Amino acid sequence: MKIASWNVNSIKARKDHVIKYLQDTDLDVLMVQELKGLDFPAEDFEAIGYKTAAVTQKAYNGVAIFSKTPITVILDKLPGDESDEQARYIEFETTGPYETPLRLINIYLPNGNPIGTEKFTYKLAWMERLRLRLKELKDNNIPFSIGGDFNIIPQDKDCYDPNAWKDDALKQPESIAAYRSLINLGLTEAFRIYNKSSGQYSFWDYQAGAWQKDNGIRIDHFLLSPEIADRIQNCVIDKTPRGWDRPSDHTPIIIEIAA
DNA sequence: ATGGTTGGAAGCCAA
Repeated sequence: MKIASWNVNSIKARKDHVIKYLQDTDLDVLMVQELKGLDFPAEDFEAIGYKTAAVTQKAYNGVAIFSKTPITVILDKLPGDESDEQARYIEFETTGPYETPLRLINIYLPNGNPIGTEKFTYKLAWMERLRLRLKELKDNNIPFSIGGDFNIIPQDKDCYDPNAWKDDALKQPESIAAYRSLINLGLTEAFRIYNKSSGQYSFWDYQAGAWQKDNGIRIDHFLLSPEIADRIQNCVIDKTPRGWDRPSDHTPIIIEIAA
């Protein structure tokens, strides 16, 4: 079962890319972030054989899921703050090719820049709410995989120049500590099972020729509960779509899970 | 090189 995560930076601007990628890659599930608008063209994806669900807001954020098999939405917002209106979380189940429904979570974790503002405070508070939700799943013995744009650079080797990111919310010690606290629930970062080296990225800025110079960062991740970690078969970052014409600034990360 | 580019919105903000 192939499951991918991809920050598409506007579903309106990237609809054709998403359709092409679903077909080229034969994905069972795709989770996307940054829809950037209220409109979601569900019928265009249904026409190529995918069920969809989307959580949208005007202009910003937004997450959506695509699956070959029916989707049951469990939660369309992160618990813990009723006043939070930002569309950044969808938790769902789908069976894929197997018999048992699989619990999946798709997140667009707050960017948090600039540091020293309420945006950074919101990021850390959102991460603590996320930790409590994942702990709840763990305490209820519900296996899960969570993927998305985490907006976290976990280690120095996950960026081309650590010094260039030292004042950025994506690499602050508090941000990385909050990410570690998620992993310390007993989760496994899928990509690092198979890839130990530096220089593998999932995002390249549009500016200053970052893609051409391979000045990237690795901020899109999958974390697996122990039951799913036992079933993982592979995890890769697929750089191909970043090289397409008018691309997203992110590229997909894919996991494969056995029956 | 404290810039640069993209997208959605509206005549700037977020990334």
